[in-house]
Amino acid sequence: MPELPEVEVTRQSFCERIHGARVTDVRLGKPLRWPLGVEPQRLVSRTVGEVARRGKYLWLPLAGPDAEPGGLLMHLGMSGSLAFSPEPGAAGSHDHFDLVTTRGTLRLTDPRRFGAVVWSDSPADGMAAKLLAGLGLEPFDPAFTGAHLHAALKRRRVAVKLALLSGDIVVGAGNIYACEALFLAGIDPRTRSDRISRARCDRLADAVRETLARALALGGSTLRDFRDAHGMAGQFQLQAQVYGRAGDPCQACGAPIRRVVQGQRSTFFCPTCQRR
DNA sequence: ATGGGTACCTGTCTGC
DNA sequence: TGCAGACAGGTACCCA
Repeated sequence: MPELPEVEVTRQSFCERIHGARVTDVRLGKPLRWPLGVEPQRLVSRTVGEVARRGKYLWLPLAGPDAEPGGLLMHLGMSGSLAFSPEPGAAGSHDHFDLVTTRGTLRLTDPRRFGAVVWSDSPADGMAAKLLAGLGLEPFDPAFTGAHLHAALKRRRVAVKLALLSGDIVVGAGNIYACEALFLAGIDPRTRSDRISRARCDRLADAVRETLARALALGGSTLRDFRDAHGMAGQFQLQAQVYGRAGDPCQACGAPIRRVVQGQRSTFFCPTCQRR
């Protein structure tokens, strides 16, 4: 489900409300992608710090009573969402993690259980470090430029869409936003990454930033069930130009949008507006 | 190192 | 209505 905009919208929707809360209980449901990596009871009495995001991961700092470091690295996988509420009600069959605090309960709901909640002493340690290692630049990092993108794409021979999705060049664009950014840049998603000119990389870097920024401003995309931690749906999907629109006329030129499969995932593009 | 494929798990939708 | 099959917003891991 969630790409960078949805994860960031989620972060913003509960970060301030949970900041400074003290953990009073932890409840686990079915297993997620990895074990929590700590006795749940060891989280009790810890204090929640400022929630941070790296790529599609969230880092929830949990300082011990004597300022012992530590925190939870969370990922929403394909179908996860976080809700923060004073009275969450009984856990349903898809609720797999509750962090109960003095301000309310942070609950992870994840039907497919590709998501994760993992303890580490710091983002630079243990499992968190392993998962965060090798992530590419943040799209809003000033270092993410056309020049950087060009240099990175030159080193690969995969289709440019797969290079964007891989997350080791730039993070945050998943299947929806990779398709949309390539449309905005006018680049055929099947183009070999090492054959894209510097000028087109400039446009693509801009397009990735613009696509993600616009989605963020609209509260993300809600295709079936995405909600932020207040329960609000996103609106970006209403503005998608190509994603999920196979057969529809391109809004720019009228040609039918095509769907192809790359890396076992659907890619949508306009065969006229997007060139190799 | 790179690229390609598989695996994880459940729900929803489509077509017969 | 039932059932099989395709498909879904992600990514770690294995193998060539």
